[in-house]
Amino acid sequence: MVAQQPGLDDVFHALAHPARREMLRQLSRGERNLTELAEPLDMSFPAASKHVRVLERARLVRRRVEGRSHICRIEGEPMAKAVEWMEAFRRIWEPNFARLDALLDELKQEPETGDR
Amino acid sequence: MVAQQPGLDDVFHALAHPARREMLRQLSRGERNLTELAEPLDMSFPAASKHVRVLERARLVRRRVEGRSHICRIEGEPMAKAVEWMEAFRRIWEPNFARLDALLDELKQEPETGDR
DNA sequence: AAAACACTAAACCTTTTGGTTGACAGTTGA
DNA sequence: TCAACTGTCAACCAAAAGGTTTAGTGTTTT
Repeated sequence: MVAQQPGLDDVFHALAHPARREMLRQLSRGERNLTELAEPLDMSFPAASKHVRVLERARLVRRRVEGRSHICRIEGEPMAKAVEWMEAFRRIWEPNFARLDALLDELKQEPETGDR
Repeated sequence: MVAQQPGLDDVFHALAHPARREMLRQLSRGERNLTELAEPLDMSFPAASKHVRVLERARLVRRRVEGRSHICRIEGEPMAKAVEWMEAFRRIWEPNFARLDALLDELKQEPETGDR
């Protein structure tokens, strides 16, 4: 028994590059087009475009085309699945787990933040 | 601003391969030596050994040598850190987040499972 | 002492990743 | 219309990932 969800491969791989995590951070503030995602990234535009496709392959990001602009938004489910997988190890890092749990409670209280 | 914790690169990369996730699953049940970790993995022993080193580089696994046997155990902190990073996106996948939260509550009740 | 065991190291290979540049295509604003 | 804008595609490259086999080191068992 070695094969698990093949989706996890793509999700974790997508999260493993700082440029892609930075893109997700931007997208957590609201929708962005490719130019906006690429701008802070110290690499060529085509390189950034490839990173977006990696995020799409992992289904962490969805894209819609609006005129000449390709607008991206986060899709939450795959990341939630990944977190669920990681939770299986709670017995090992129980102290940290408790800390995370407290963090979750704290965050739940916060008011909703609107789109930019 | 592109650079974040470099540790996350290694952790997510380590999690991106099914063989390494399978190893972690084994280790969540208790300590294992390399032979035990490699056994269910349909690859050569040296290949499996390399995967263990990837887990060590990410500090997800620690190793101690006991005679001719190298015994591995999970180290929880890096995975907790990774989960914390992912929680930053809760606003996006709030429905799934609620589901996760319920899961956490449920798991907290369960009795502790001992080592094998 | 010798064999079996647990593991590392090195050499090698193929595929994937992550980046570049240059050319092109569709859309929009002047 | 035409230039600027937004993005893709293809060709190319270097480095990393993931695997193999063969050989070697140290430990334990018989």
